[in-house]
Amino acid sequence: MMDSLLLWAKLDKKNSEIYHPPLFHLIDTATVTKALLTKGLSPYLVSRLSESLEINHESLLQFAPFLSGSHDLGKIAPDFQFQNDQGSEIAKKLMGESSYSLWQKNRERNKILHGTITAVTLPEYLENFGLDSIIAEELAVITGGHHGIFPHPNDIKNAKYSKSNIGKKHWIKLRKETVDELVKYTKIEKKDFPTKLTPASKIILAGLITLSDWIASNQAWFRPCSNKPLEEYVKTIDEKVDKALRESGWIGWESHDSTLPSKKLFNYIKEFEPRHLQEEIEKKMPELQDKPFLLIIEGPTGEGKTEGSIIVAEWCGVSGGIARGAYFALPTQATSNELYKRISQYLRNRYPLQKVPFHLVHSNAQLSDTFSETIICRLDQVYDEDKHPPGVIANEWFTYRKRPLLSPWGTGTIDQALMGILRSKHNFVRLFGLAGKTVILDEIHAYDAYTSTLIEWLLEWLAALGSPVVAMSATLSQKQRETFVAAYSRGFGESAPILNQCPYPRLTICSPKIEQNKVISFNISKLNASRKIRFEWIDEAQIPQILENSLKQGGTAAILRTQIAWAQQTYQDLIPSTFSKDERILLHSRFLHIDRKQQEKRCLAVYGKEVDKTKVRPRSACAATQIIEQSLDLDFDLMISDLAPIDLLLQRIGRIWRHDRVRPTGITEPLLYLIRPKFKDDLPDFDFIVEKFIYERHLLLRTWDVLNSLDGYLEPFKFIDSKTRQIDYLIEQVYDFSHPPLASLNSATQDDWNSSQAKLESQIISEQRLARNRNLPHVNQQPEAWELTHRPENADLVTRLTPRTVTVVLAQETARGLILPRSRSKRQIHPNRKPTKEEVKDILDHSVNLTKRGLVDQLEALPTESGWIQNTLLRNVKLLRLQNGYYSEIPNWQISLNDELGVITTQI
DNA sequence: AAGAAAAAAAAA
Ligand SMILES: [Fe+3]
Ligand SMILES: [Fe+3]
Repeated sequence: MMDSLLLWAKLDKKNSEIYHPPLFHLIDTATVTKALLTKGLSPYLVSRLSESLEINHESLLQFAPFLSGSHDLGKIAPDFQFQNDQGSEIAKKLMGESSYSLWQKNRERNKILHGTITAVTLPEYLENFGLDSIIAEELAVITGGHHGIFPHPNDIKNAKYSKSNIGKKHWIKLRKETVDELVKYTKIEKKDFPTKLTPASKIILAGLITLSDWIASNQAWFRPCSNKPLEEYVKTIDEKVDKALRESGWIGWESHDSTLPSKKLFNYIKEFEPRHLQEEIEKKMPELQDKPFLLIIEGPTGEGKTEGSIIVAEWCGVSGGIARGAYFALPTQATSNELYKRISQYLRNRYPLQKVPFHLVHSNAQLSDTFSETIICRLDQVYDEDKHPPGVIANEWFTYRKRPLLSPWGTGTIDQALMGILRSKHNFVRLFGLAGKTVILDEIHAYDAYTSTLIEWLLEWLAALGSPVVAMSATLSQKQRETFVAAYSRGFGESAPILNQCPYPRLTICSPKIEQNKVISFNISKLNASRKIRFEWIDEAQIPQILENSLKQGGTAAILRTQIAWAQQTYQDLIPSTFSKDERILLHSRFLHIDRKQQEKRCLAVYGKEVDKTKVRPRSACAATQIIEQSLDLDFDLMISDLAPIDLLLQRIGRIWRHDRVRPTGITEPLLYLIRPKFKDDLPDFDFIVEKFIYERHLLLRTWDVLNSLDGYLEPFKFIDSKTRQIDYLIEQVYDFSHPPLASLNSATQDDWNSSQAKLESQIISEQRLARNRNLPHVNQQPEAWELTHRPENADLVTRLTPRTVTVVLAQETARGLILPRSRSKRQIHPNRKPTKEEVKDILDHSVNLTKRGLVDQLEALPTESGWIQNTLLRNVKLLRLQNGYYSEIPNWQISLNDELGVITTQI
């Protein structure tokens, strides 16, 4: 038997005598890679990979498994073999006690990671095949990075000097023996190696290698196997690999050969009629479907954008097409959960006889009931797999943190994708997961400069990786549109196309097929197109009176306030004789999670589209923060709002007279009362807090300016000249800073305008710079692998810039113990015990995010409950024990729970 | 001194 089989790569968890030799693990991994290439991954992705490596398909089937197999070559080194007692005992039997003590004596104290040792030792063998040393070293770094971070040139240089850590003579012989066997097993030859590497191919190779390693490291599929000759071991390897890929969900689901007309595709939707948008997409797809492209859809809600994006995924995703599956990336967890249900419905209907791997991808996915029900194929009950009926499934294998993006179908937060563009650990696995998949990004207008920069880079890399992208938005400024198109073009190596002017709502197409690049308009529903809202400026003090007068005969109103405290005040100011408790609702984010869900439910019951449309609704007023302009489909007869940047106002007015229904007689047209800003001297004073923490002064000034130029009506879809709708005019006037103010300014107001603009511009630049320090380089900079994960020591790899917040759970101390106040079971909680999943849900239902700076600092310093430390969902949550409804453990602060107003934090 | 909404954080 070969000597190297007496070393270990994996130890058995139960039996210290049994271990898995390095060569076997390398062969497992190589075989998994080969199976993924032939059966698991999309053929288009595989063919793009061989094209970009400039080798043919057969060569790729030798080369990739070989490179993948060699990933743990660095385990054949004293630093790895002697790292713990159990391992040392095994290795000493072969290497001898003296080898161990020599290592102890001479080694550098800093342990060299085995991935780095791979990067140091592999190139020599690659060069023996005649490879250029630069390529050989880069390939070794790619495979040596399988633990998430590519070895840095400095690490490699240092490691080369630490000969005792890496091992000399005998160790070198063992490594050579192992590589030789791997060469024999994979049958690789000189001609199979690539002579060039593109940036995208580095990511795909690295992702593929790590994925193969993860699968091959699972001891349920690859039992540690010592004392077996190689010939014996490889006999059953193909079977094992096949079982692993089947049970992990990598093989099994097959896409259709062709797509269907949308009427058939969506026949599960009652009375589905294709919208014009969808027809336009269907018309375009035959010409677009064979090359990755970017499609930007700008249009109001309710025009079928989601189904439109499914049509794109369908066309790109037919078997043999450019994509396999799709990822729907949304701004929030709540919208992801909602969409998960909708896409499930589509997939079930489309693949009634198959199990379709489909995952919900965000940090709290496990808490969603709809999702949990679909999780099957737990590794401990694998034999039940065949009994599971067809439908949408989520294999447990995919549920671990970095894996779900690999699943063919997924919905989740955009952040999950953005972590791939940050130089974070295993970012290449995330990008590999998105490669060759249709990626749908929703509400791309809704992010600040920092996150938008990350999105821009994501588009660039998705183009390089060959993923078609649908980007959806209510409104984009011309500049944003051009930025995104330019980014995607860069990714496939072209300069940005010049886009024709075209009025909203529109489709923008960006494809390497130049003749396809254009912007086209589409038609929208009458209800949307004829939207005409009168607006009037009022003072804050008029609110109660206006509501009193307008809702005499019933009807509904929303009052949107910028701050929570203002919303609470407005709510309390509602005249009790007019608005009984049932007739007023308060909604903001500082409620316990469960209470907020309850409030949202109430809103849907009172203002939702299921409410009888033939009658005037009973009187009801809803005081809310901007939370309400998000996903809830609500309709109000009347709206009052604080001033907010124009895009948010446009979003809000979408909630006025949204549905087709009977209106109160006193309200004859859709109406928006805007609360006039206060003035100090000649200058608007939008409030200190608002300007410091919430909205940019310059955007408010521009919004105020442009609204004053209107004749009292917001008509987003009205043409103000032959090519421009009002909505484009409004957005450009506010977001294109080259437009001068419309009103004539005096020197004070002009100064204010200029200085607020300068401040905003410099903030945008600094956010962009921050993002650039943390994300991948440009594709055309041809980064080396280490540059993809190397970042400044203290770089905070976040997907959104946001002030720190802390999540707290409020529980009540009672004679019967600690009780969660809203829990139906009213059972005691024991924070020193590990909670069950149901308990975790119950606990998080009682959580709320607090933001006040002084409070956050002190709450964060509180210890975590002992039973929660190991729970990823509760680890960062603080438990506050209320005494008689109050928590006053933090000096000068009091936290309490008010049934009507929410969680109250007061500084004493 | 003042605070909207939104996300995330475990693999071999
Ligand atoms: Fe490893
Ligand atoms: Fe490994």
